[in-house]
Amino acid sequence: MPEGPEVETVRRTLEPSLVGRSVLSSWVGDKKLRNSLRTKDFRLLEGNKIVRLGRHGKLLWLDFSGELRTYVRLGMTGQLKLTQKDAVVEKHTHVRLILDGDGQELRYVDPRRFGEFSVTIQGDNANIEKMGPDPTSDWSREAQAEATNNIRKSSRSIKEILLDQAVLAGVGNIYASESLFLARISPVVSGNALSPTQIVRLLKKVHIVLQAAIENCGTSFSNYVDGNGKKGANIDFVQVFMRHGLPCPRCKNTIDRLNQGGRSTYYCAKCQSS
DNA sequence: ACAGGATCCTGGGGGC
DNA sequence: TGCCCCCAGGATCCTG
Repeated sequence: MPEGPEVETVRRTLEPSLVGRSVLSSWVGDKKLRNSLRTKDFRLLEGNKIVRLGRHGKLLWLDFSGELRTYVRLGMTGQLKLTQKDAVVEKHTHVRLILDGDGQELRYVDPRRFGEFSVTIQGDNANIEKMGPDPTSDWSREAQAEATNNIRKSSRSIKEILLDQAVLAGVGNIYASESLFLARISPVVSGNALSPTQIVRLLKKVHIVLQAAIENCGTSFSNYVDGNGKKGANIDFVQVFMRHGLPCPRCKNTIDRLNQGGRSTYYCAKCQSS
């Protein structure tokens, strides 16, 4: 399940191979992702050169010459990868961008189809603007103050707030549980019940957890891989996620699992009691 | 205005 | 061992 650090790892692994390459031709499947894939939109990319790859939170984009941009959201099971043109096209491949140069192409593969791949122009950035700050790209004093205010005014549980991309961009289910564990804060406490000290501590941990995950090239659960098809190493550093029934690495109490807003939360009830 | 629930989808895991 | 059912999970839309 790709979160901000996984998407950043994909961006970093693809960027050196993609920048400067032109799209020779495109192919799209007939299945819908979150958005419809319209052949004529992808035709616009043909003849244009990739100039940079950007990211905010879990949203990735490729900028092309001609002021064009594609937005890519990996959803649950999306993979964006560079392959040889003649490599077997695996099941659930939805987009192929055939590139100039040495016979490679960029493919988007997504079994569950929760992802998105859309073609637009570079001025169309409303979906970036409606996201909150990303701790791994803009973590200025102002960005932290904005996140703090949004947490303090919410009556939702802090776990659900952390998953809200309008509050903090890039935090998903793994890193929300991990950050709360490190900050020793209960996942069920309301945002507006947290003390200023607790919020400062939590945001510090969110930042640390996301940065460390990027350095470890992401956490591979289920089918996440980077742009070269490699799994991330951060799984070895995860303390509570998916570890229910196992001893807490800090106090040896058993790690619990609970459901919040339809999603699993993993935590130590003893270490995270307030 | 905000919260909670339904929705999309398939592979994999649990249960019998 | 096999088969069927159920369910996870990000973002968005709908209802209360």
